[in-house]
Amino acid sequence: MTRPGRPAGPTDDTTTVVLTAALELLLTEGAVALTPQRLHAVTGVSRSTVYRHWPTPRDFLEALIAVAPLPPRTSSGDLARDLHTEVDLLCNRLRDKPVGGFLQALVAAASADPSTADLRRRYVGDLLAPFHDTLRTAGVKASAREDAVAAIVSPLLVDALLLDRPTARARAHRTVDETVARVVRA
Amino acid sequence: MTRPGRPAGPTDDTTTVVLTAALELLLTEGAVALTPQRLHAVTGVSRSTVYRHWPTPRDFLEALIAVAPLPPRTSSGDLARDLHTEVDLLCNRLRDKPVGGFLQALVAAASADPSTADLRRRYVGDLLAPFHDTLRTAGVKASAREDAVAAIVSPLLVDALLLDRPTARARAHRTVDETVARVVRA
Amino acid sequence: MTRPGRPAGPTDDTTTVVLTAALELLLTEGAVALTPQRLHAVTGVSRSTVYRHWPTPRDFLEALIAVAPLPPRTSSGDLARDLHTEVDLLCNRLRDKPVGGFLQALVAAASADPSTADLRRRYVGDLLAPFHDTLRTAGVKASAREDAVAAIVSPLLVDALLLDRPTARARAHRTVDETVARVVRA
Amino acid sequence: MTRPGRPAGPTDDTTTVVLTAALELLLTEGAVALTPQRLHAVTGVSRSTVYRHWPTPRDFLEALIAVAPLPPRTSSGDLARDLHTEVDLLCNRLRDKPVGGFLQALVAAASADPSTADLRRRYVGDLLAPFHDTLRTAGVKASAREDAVAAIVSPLLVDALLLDRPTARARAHRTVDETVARVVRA
DNA sequence: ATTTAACCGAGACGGTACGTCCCGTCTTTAC
DNA sequence: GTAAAGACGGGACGTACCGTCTCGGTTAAAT
Repeated sequence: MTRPGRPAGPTDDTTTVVLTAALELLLTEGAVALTPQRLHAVTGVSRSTVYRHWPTPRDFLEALIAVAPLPPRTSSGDLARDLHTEVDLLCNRLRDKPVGGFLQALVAAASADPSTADLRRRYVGDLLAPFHDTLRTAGVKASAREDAVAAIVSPLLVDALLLDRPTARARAHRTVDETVARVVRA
Repeated sequence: MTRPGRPAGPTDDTTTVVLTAALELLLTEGAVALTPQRLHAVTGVSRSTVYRHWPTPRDFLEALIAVAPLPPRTSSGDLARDLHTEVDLLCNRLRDKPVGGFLQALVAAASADPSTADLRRRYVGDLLAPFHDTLRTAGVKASAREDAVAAIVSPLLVDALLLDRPTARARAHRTVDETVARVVRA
Repeated sequence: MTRPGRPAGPTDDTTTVVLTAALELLLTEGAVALTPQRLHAVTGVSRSTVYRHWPTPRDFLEALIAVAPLPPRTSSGDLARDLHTEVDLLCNRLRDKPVGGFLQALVAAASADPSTADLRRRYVGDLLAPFHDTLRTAGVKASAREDAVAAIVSPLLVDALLLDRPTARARAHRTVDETVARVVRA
Repeated sequence: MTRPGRPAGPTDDTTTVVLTAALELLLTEGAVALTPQRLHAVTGVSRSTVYRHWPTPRDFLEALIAVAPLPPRTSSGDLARDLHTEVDLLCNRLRDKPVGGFLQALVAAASADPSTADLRRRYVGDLLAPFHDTLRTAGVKASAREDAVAAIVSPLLVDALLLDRPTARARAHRTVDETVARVVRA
């Protein structure tokens, strides 16, 4: 038996309109712009409503991370092939901004509010996960796996996040080859 | 013949007091705390004075970068030894916060004000420079150098900046060995 | 069908508290004290709120003029008697500060912001109006009326505004008598 | 025997330049604009220098009043004629701004800083003086004199100061005639 | 059809920080 | 000793958001 009255929670309209605009804002103007004020100005949804459903900045970041589409793992049997595929996937996502912008925003947000640092760590973890999975499936053991993932992915992240230059896709592929060779030797 | 009147620029007292506090603030509370208001509260130097000499946030970042002591290059003849030395140096600086905090702050600042992105790039460039120099001295050519530096340094930066974990010093040393081996083969 | 949302305009509380204090300030400390800052200090109403509802100094003067109670016209049939009554009324109001202080404040305000000069003129006009009315009712024609009003009232205003001395009530009554006599002769 | 060294006091240049600009400022922008800052901006004379010689706002008003040229008394023997002359003189000075603007400024200044009220009173007293003198010379006794001066001059001041309208010169002359007639009757 | 609980918009309100402007005092330098 | 240039502390200004709240009107389920 349920209580009478209107069910709780925001209207679907409101949710989509606001979160869409939020993502847009986050990527174009950075984490600082992600305020109820700005969202009201952009969407027309009233300030009160925004506060009602996403009381803290953290709530926005969580909602956005939840929304962000992580494409399903694609696994063939070949280690080298799978790693190359993952590299291309990551490079594309870094190039097309969503991921790069998100990272910048998360670093900035955590810098302003340390309590969101876990979101940043989790997000980065999710980016690394496919590589870890692939290597684990291939039977590479933990410590070597850590090294390999770091060697492949870190340069890409540094390029996108700190140096504002196109991700060095070719270099990453080379690193994959070296990694696979070393793993096979072992 | 010079103009009459008091020479321009802040008193030495003011400069040191403010910049010291600024660095302290930056490292303990992050980039957002680096405001005239906070500096006034912490140092007792009046808000007007702060605004007079460092009108924009960028002015602070520039002053701090200028102040930050970059240790002199130490070069023996041995490539492997030199690289290991540089790795230890960088790891120490990342562990002791100054560099890690600075990086976070610069990313956050650029997120709020894109015109400071060049400061960030320059700062990261300065971090990479010793490695580049060492490899160049050893006769490694440009493209291979880029790869090597990225492989060695990027994981360290990612650990410090994105994952909040102690820099993987051991792994970096391993990478150095592999790099040197590969370079020698070539 | 009305717009949704809370009705605009200050709460009744706010209005009365602020305007009361504003009048008090104006009369005790002069026009310069009539600032949002001071009103906040005196009333406890926050600075933001004051600025929200009375953004410019002019807004305060207007609100105060609107509030100021202009006593209802009292008209018997006798010209001399009515003029004497009006003189006493004006002298009382000048002596009890409200009007005198207001005049000083309006002159000072117009000196800082010429766009408030119309408020000053209107206010002075309102002070003269009862005399004009009385004389018009008695059938005195325009030009003579101007002269009479000026002769009776001006010295009172000058005493209050420029010479800081108690209004010369007796002299004003004498002037009324002379004026009436001259009018009757005509 | 004089002390060695440069004589004290401002250079003549400085004095004239600053005071000229001060009068200009006072009349065009009102008493509020009469600050060392503005004078520096307008004259090029340095802020320090201005503070040295006129430490308080009051010093400026005093210096300006001292400078203001009060034309010498012109006295024939005829009461009526002399009064008419004085009326014309005053009306001209009110019309040509210096006096009117000065009065406005003095009222505003006294409103901000009551300690300058005596300057205002003195200045107004100086305006009335010629009329008092003329009447005293003609043997009119004190109380009647007060009435007469008030009746003649007050309307002019009110027009200029409160109503921003051209001084009613004709009416003033009429008042002079009536006054003279009444005095003669007595 | 009525409840009834929730949504949503508009805005008041106290509060904090911002960046600017000016004040008055002072210190340093040149003449 | 005058003058210029400018540092410095201090205070008010007007603006912009923030987060909380209080009003009104609307909507959608459960009775």
